[in-house]
Amino acid sequence: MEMLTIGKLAKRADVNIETIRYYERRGLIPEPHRRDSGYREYSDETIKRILFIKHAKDLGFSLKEINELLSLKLDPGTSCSEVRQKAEMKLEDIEGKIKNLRKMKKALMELTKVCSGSGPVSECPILEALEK
Amino acid sequence: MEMLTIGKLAKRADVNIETIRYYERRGLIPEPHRRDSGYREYSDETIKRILFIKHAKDLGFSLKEINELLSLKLDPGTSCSEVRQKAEMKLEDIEGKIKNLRKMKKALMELTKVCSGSGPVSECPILEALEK
DNA sequence: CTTGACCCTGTACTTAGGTGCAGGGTTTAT
DNA sequence: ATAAACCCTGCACCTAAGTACAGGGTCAAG
Repeated sequence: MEMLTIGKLAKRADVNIETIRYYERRGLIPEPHRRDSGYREYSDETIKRILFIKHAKDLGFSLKEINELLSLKLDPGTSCSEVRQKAEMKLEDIEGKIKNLRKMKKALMELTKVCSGSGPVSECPILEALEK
Repeated sequence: MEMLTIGKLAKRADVNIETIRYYERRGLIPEPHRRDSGYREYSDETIKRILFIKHAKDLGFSLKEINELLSLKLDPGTSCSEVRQKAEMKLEDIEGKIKNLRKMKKALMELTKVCSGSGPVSECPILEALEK
């Protein structure tokens, strides 16, 4: 198995080099083996790890949560239901955000509805509504 | 019209004192009159201004955007349609966020669906899916 | 007239997720 | 052999929207 320098890894996983070092500091990526020169050396495993992080991020997980997910993943004592529970919690989280955004949307739509779009700002019903 | 100290204003508008000074630094609140001692003195107008900011924040506007909204509000040359346009832009912004969250939700639901919830993590389909 | 509550400025810190750079050392290609 | 490209550490910086002091001055009540 050929080893990757951090630059190669960054290209393969499509992330910034600094981001890899940042993930290492955050404990999301294990400390890699080092050459005598101090250069980091990675195996292909690390690409998967970074993809895991990216995908989890896309699903709305924070790096902190991803860390927890990785701990579950690496602990053989973990049951799959624990992972499932995390996913369900995130689902609720996302639903809460959607609900909140829908409330904003509704309020904004009501405001734009009462605004004719003509007339001076001094009589703008949107601005008036925001003040009281 | 009685004048308010910053502490009174903070209570009336239900914000932190530091937040008021922060808004002043950001230009969201005009620099108030000062007593000889240097103490800030506010009129009731400022309560309305802070409420405006809070309400706009609740609708999803950033402080930067609120600043723009306030500029429109204070410029007599502004037409109401410009305000309306800002509201519509924010509406699109919010809709985009909702759409994105719904995508996450869908992906998460699909993942939890394939997970029986039993079995070891080593065979967890959720974790597996995140890796590839 | 003193004590506690209030206010001032200026600065640093917070969360999240990075990015950028200075000042070095190492590898690789020519 | 040398230049370009790469890597190292450690630190500072970024956005957003504040919060938290420290070290001082002021105000109001008893």
